[in-house]
Amino acid sequence: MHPIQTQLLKRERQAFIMKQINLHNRVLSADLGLMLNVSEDTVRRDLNELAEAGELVKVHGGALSKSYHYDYAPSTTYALSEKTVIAQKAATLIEDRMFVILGGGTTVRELARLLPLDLKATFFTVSLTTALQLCDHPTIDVIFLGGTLVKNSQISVGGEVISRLNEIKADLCIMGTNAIDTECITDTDLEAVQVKKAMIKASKRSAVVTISEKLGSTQKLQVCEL
Amino acid sequence: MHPIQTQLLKRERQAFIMKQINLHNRVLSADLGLMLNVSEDTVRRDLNELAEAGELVKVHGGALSKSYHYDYAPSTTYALSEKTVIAQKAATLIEDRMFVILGGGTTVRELARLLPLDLKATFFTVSLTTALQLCDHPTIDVIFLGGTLVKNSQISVGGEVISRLNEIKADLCIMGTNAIDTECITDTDLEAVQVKKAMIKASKRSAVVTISEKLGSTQKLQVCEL
DNA sequence: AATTTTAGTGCAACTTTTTGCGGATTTGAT
DNA sequence: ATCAAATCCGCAAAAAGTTGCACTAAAATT
Repeated sequence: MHPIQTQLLKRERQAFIMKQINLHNRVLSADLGLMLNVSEDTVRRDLNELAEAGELVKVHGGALSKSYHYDYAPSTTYALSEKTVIAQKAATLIEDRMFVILGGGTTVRELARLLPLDLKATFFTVSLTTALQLCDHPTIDVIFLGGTLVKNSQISVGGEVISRLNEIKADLCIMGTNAIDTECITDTDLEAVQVKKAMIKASKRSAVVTISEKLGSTQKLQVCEL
Repeated sequence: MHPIQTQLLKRERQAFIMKQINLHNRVLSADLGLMLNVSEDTVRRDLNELAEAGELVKVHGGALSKSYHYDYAPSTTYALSEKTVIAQKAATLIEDRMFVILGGGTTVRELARLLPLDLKATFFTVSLTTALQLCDHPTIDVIFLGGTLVKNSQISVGGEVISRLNEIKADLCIMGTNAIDTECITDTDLEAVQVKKAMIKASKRSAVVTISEKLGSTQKLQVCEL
């Protein structure tokens, strides 16, 4: 990587940084200092300004492209505030060094968003959107259980997932649901049901998070143990 | 650059400044002072007037051309049009009933977006974002190769992915890259490199999609030779 | 023609911005 | 827990900018 010889104006420098970001999705402060022929402090100040302006994401050691993160419109989620309350409640079930299996759905994604930033745990999931949300967390480990993807729910199903789940022994399993009853949990997709069964079987404890509308009754929030 | 001896009128001076701006996209107040044989104060006053008139953009130390693209706020992906062209080109490689392995990155995501709606093929991928994009397609089958997720790039890596890839025999593999060279493809993340190698090995043919700006740039790790 | 007006310029003192450096502090990986 | 790298925090120096003012010369007015 060749250094730039001429002394650049601040704006030019920042434009150069943005170009590198867009090109490579990530930059290192040290590299930029060399390329631009300025001190790392100056680079860091530039990165901070650009981060403040929302042009990139600053991380330890450099910066990342912002557009590289897939944006899954979180603003229009239905009944978000209620789901937030439920998710916070459910989040208290998770403790450090736990192995946790997460399902799909907006409530679980909200849960993933609200995890304590210092939590150290390992998460398994079959949901693409949940996995993406978990990727934003700094300290947890995320493992995706691959398989055939169901398009509208964006979760992986099939024998492969099931057999992977059979090899796992997790402390906790948290999933959403489309419908719940006093007797049992129901769902529409047979494949998805089988995955859920395997998820429950693979965990010591399981919890279902759902908003009151989905209940036959009218409890404000329910985290019902099975 | 020779200083101009005769004393110029304000209009002429500003015209000269604009000529320099259009020629070099940038000027320094100090340089202009020398070239025009006036004080920097005068130059600054000229620049302020021109900036006020919207002819250029004044910055600390000088001025930049208005057309200079420091307005990095691409709500859309960087160099999207070029990526679209490339993605369309690459899409022609895919035929019905093929088994295709896709990598991550914005160019590949664009490719996934542009797949013909009547295409019937099976796609494997390790990228969460690519997978999500593929889920929008009505007729294709999507299989996610699960594993440990790398948070920054949102792809799965690790032994599990590799061994899954070893069981696959695909017709085609399409991936993006952070840097490419006349000799080889390079990357920054060792785990990601190993996955890429396995992807190539699992396919009869492989293609790398990248925008021209990345040609000639080099990163630290080598993925493969060309 | 003489005088007033006005715009333009340079100078000097003062302010702001930018930058690099030393050291304390935090972070991340082992 | 430990250690090196990365970051943060002042600080001071250099560079750039700002403001007020005096001076000039052309333009406008009397």
